[in-house]
Amino acid sequence: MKTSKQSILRLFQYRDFLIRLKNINTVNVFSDNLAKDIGTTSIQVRKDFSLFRLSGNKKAGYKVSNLLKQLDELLGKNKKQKVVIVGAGNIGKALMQYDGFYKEGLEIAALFDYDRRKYNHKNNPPVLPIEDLFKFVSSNNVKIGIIAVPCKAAQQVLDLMISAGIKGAMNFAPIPLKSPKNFYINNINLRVELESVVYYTQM
Amino acid sequence: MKTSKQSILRLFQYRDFLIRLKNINTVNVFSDNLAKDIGTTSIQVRKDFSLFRLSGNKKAGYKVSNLLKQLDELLGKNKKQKVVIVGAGNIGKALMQYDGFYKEGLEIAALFDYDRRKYNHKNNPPVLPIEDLFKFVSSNNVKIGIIAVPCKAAQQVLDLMISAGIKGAMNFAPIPLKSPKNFYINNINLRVELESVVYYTQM
DNA sequence: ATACTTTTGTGATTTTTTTCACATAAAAAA
DNA sequence: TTTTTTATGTGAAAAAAATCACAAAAGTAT
Ligand SMILES: NC(=O)c1ccc[n+]([C@@H]2O[C@H](COP(=O)([O-])OP(=O)(O)OC[C@H]3O[C@@H](n4cnc5c(N)ncnc54)[C@H](O)[C@@H]3O)[C@@H](O)[C@H]2O)c1
Ligand SMILES: NC(=O)c1ccc[n+]([C@@H]2O[C@H](COP(=O)([O-])OP(=O)(O)OC[C@H]3O[C@@H](n4cnc5c(N)ncnc54)[C@H](O)[C@@H]3O)[C@@H](O)[C@H]2O)c1
Repeated sequence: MKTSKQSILRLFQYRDFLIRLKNINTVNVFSDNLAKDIGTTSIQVRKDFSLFRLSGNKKAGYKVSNLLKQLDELLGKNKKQKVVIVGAGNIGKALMQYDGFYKEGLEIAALFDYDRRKYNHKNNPPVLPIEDLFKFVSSNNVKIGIIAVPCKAAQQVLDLMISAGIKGAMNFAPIPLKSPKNFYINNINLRVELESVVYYTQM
Repeated sequence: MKTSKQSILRLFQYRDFLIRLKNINTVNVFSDNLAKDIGTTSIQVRKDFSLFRLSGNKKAGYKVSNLLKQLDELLGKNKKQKVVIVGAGNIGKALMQYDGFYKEGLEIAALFDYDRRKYNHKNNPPVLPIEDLFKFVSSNNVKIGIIAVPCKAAQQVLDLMISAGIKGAMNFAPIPLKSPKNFYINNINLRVELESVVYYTQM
């Protein structure tokens, strides 16, 4: 494929590093620096760039700000994105309080829960009743959702998101969810990630 | 490769489904059921099993309890694992309160922080001073760690873990960490995961 | 008992991803 | 200026992963 899934993930990582470089006023960077940072090879870096027609200068590497601009364009980082979280529990609240999203144009617009004890209309972002999700999502044109509810509620929450017009979701519930083909879902299974650490540690 | 990385991750997912099946007293399962559940094909399932010499019965599929037993063995799920978390902040506390780990033999033995306001010796698991990590890890024979501290502290925390005898870690800090080759590190970058949802949603 | 159907198991094939090999350009040195 | 050194860029090759194609077994129907 021209645009491989793996490459895209790496492009986001290169971008991260470039932002750090920019913050310390670094002007130039080599494929080798990028490779070291994300833990791959310079060949892989250049191949990724080649795939997306990102080019630098022979012998002189890449201009940080220029490359960053091109990556922003490519990865759609020029427009801000509103995100809603359903489930104001442990994970939902942790994500809500994380400032790293906002910095990257990801605005947690609101959380939703069905437990009235979690409601907090004055908080920023507010924690609202799940009944308000449909209206909120459609009137605020939200396209991205995060599912942070227990397994048994996950499918119904996803269905609600889809009906409200959300187009993609990150799901923390460790259960497979059904969604239409034009909906993108990214399942995060932290337990399996930890279990795999145990596995590879024992090898 | 005989034991592919992708296959291993899927084996953990198959195992999850099998546990759910066992809980509802299902005796038999077909490769197709397993495939549907984790979102792959039956061919992939059988190929994964073939790779690890897991076999079933023609026409009759697999015995849930038998397959589960073999997977437990293969994935090293027969012995419990102690895990320590460094950083008792948003992520650290969310993981601490998650009961899904303990159920799968992953015991959060303790959390560590450098902020004395976080300490809680009486909690289960306790939140202890970072200075106690070395002793705790070596005397409790802990092999797995979770890094849930800010970026700027992540490398020093990892170094401390390694010196204390930890062999593998799950890292939430979105920064590359240096570790020896015999140390396994699984980097979880939730922002990139969310950004990729945005990317694919816009395609 | 025989034919039919369904499902596993795996070698062969295809696709995807990574790595190699080297041409090419530009800066630095001679 | 000419040579040398050091990067990039990309087709070709290799490796890894997924899919195909079909044989073989075992259950069900006739
Ligand atoms: N906490 C962790 O570290 C962790 C780790 C791995 C996976 N997960 C998964 O992430 C998900 C959330 O975990 P958590 O620890 O935050 O759970 P939690 O119990 O702390 O929070 C869940 C929240 O969802 C709300 N909720 C339940 N049903 C709802 C519904 N139908 N509509 C709206 N809100 C509803 C609850 O009121 C609660 O506030 C779970 O599926 C869990 O398996 C969590
Ligand atoms: N919260 C999220 O949703 C989220 C999302 C993506 C990534 N992350 C990453 O996960 C990590 C933790 O995030 P968080 O939101 O839990 O942060 P946090 O600030 O809530 O918690 C960090 C904790 O680490 C402790 N700490 C700091 N330096 C330490 C040190 N040297 N030794 C021991 N303890 C130390 C602090 O006292 C604090 O309790 C960060 O690297 C963050 O970038 C978090």
